[in-house]
Amino acid sequence: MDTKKQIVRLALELIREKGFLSIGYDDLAQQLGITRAAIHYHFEKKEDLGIAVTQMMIQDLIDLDTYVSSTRLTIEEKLDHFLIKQIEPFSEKQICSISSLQSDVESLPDSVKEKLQEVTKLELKVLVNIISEFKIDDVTADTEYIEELAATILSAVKGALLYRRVIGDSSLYPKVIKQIKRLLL
Amino acid sequence: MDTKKQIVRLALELIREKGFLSIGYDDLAQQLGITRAAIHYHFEKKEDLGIAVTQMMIQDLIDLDTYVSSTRLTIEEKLDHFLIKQIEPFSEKQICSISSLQSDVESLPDSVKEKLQEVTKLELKVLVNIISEFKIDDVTADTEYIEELAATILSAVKGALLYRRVIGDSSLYPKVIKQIKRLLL
DNA sequence: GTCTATATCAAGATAGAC
DNA sequence: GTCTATCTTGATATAGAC
Repeated sequence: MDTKKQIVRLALELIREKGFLSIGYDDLAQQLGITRAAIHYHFEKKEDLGIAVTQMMIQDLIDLDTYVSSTRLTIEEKLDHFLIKQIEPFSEKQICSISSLQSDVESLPDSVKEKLQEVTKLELKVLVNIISEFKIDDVTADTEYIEELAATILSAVKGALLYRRVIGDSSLYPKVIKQIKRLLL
Repeated sequence: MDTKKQIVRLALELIREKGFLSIGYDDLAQQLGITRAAIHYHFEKKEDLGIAVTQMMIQDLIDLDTYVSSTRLTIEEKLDHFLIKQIEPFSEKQICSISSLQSDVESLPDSVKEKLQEVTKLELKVLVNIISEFKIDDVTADTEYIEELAATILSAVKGALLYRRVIGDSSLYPKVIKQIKRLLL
């Protein structure tokens, strides 16, 4: 199997739990059953790993966008795919990988910071694409308004994952989703 | 002046920008014009500093709760005090200190983690107190619903600060506030 | 209560063998 | 492509003088 890709996938997983700054080459090495030096062979500097991770995030978002655009899902199903299906596989200890990186942004190498901005804008765009269908023949559905709505929904979702983890209440996330959906009526 | 308190205040400030794990005794020492060893005199371990910081957060929340409870503000003014007045003084590089700690929670010493849970629950309670007045004579205003609403609002607000910082758009926060207030109608 | 100096430790990074 | 061994750095932490 492709070790390089495995490393990036694992890093992404650990970022959800501990954050990019807190994961060490040792964590990756141990879980993959190789040594630190092997990780360094694939990613000389941690910055290189950061770039690879954010690049994978971008690809994942492109795939997601393609999926919700191409499939015959109802608008509600698309939204649920974005807000629920994606999040469900996370453990209670995990938050969104994007917000995890966002929290560390001030200590990230510039190259990674720039990629993170790209990721952030792309994710917003994907959600905008989904929401756009909601009010397609409603006068209030101007672009500006939709973008505002998307930003609010994303903010709430990401924040909810942070809260869920700290207070350990798994019922919190669905409750926030329920509330946030009221904004789409 | 009370050096010990100065250290905690500065730490709180730096946590908003860089996060607890990323601030070093050196950052604190330099900005206060003393040496690392002096910081260690007041807080032998970083864990001790973490406890002091979270304790200050608790006190700040108690003060906030007292303020909004005792003053003759309208309900809208109380909410704005919570959602806007408090946040306004932050620079664009800063997020909420509570969510900053929440992001690092899995790498925090247990003692700090516990205090952070306390802080988190207390903040929710303060907002619940404010919102409770909103629908005081509305049938839908049961406790459960209010708590759900408070969690959603807090999540959105905290998430919005993360987004604002990364994409550097200062207009994002007020937009999210505007949207979130629709939930209170 | 603050200083200088130093010990300790964890993590990123590199060199060279296999 | 992965290993062992080592170097380097940055940060926490401690000892002892002032």
